[in-house]
Amino acid sequence: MAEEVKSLNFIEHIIEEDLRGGFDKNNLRFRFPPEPNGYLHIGHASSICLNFGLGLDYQSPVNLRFDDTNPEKEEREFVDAIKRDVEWLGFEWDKECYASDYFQQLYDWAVILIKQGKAYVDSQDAATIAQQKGTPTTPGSDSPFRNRSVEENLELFEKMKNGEFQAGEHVLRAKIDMAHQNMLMRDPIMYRIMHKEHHRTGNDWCIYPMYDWTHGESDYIEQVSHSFCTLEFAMHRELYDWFLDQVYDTNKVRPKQREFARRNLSHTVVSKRKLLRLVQEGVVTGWDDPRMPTISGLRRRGYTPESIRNFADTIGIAKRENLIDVSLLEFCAREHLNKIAPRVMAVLDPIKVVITNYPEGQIEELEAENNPEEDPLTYRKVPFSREIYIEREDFREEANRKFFRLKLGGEVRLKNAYIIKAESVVKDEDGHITEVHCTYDPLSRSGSGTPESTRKVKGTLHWVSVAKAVPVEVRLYDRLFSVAEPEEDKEKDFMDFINPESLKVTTAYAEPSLKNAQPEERYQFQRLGYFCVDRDSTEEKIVFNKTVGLRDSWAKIENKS
RNA sequence: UGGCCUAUGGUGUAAUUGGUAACACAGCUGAUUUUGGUUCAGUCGUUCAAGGUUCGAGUCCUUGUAGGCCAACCA
Repeated sequence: MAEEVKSLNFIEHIIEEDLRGGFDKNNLRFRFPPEPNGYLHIGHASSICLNFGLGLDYQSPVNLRFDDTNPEKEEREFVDAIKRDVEWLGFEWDKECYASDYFQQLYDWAVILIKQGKAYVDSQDAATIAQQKGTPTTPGSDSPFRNRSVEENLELFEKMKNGEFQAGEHVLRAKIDMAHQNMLMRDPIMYRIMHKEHHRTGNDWCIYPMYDWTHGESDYIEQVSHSFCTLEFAMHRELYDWFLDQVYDTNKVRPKQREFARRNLSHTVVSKRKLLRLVQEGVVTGWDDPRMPTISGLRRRGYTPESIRNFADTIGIAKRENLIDVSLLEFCAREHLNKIAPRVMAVLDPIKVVITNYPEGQIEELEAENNPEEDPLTYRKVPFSREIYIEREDFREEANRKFFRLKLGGEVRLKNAYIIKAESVVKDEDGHITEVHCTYDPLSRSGSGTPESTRKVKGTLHWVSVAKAVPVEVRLYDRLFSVAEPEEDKEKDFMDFINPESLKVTTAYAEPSLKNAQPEERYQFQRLGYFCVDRDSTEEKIVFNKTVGLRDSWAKIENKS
């Protein structure tokens, strides 16, 4: 049988081409380079899966490198959260690296550049430097300090390092070309003075290197062969290569930067800055709020690492702009959860059913399948009694033929239990139904083997025993934004599109087997959806987060009419 | 009034590098089902435009068009 040709994305094509061109496979090395200034989100998951996936495919090491060159925004908390998230996704990094580990090497190289006349200290303020940059269509102009002597530059740069200046007094710039058509090449800043404590180097430094100067050199130091980043860095590639040229030793691996389009997800935002606003303005409870598209939020919501990795593989990687529908993410969640989540019964919006011909006070332990997808099936006991709760929307006094659920005079199967028939309703003075009175067929018990037990009735309902039910808190989540592209409208702020109903909290009644459910355990509430135990759960009260609903073809039928 | 990048079903991604445009999601129809779930079967619909090269173009060439990115002492 012919081997199936695996289709490759453009990144893999580049690597294959390099390999064909003679690049040694043993020299392949990748990296995932987050800045520790926020939590990882679903967009990063794509990058993580790309880089670590490449590592797995080519049996190559992948470094986790923190791009920590800006002590103003970066924090230890984020480093820990990022490591936790990458691990949770199931990836193993080769080395844990920090750009800050290279500060001394970077400094030494900068001194060499100064000596070669390729870098100089500029003593103008930020506004002036910005003005001299020119515009995309007009060239910039030289700084009056551009031609300082090597000696003066060396002396000033050392004083900058020694903390003899205030922030903003001087910067170190690469001397390239102020008329370059690529604005990034117009004497980019390499170092700025910042009297800020760094989460790793403390107060050792008061000059910090800029991204462009740091990133490529870090790749080079680590001997990363392929450095993948998002499209907005495409213009930076020229600078990346220029800086590399200054230090490159031809016996070593020369890192190659290539760019891919970041993934956008509908009905949310995927930008650390915007996610930070949601956190800071209290729209959500934190970076790991289950409505957040962060990895920790998705985790708390009940997503599995497998489903996220499968999602990343499914959407692939390319260079064009994109907007991926959340329904695909939800599909990936259901696909995996369907296989692994134990089925249980819980009623979210209860209405009481009294089975009038069932003995008062009697409790029967009925057998229930844990998961029909399991290979050797396993079972648990569920208590049945005269009074049960069913879902309010599962009963109607009258309904048409399409309504398979309980209606007056109609029959329905109680999952794992008996067939019941609705006989009458009890209403309060406002006309609201408070109880449904039914009769049951004692011979129809599920699994009892009687002809009645296998009788076909159109509808099957989930239920819980009133006496044995466990009240639990259920947090029902909906999309955080009510429009597909909250960032698209240029007139309005994305915050204007927040869905006010993204969270509804309710008390539900669950079968008693859930009494000892532990945080992060995932269940399928039958006929409702997938739910995950939240870490807010206590001894007295279990809290469930709704991960995602089941596919609901009944809702579609109803919406049509 | 510049440079760089990108255009393939509603969405996302492929196409053995010039040889039958495919896969997944979404939608729709039906079958099965003690979850209106799952599963299964079927169905809808696509190469930005116009030229050109070629026996043959999503792929190569030309000219357009549309969208994104680029002027932080952020990354």
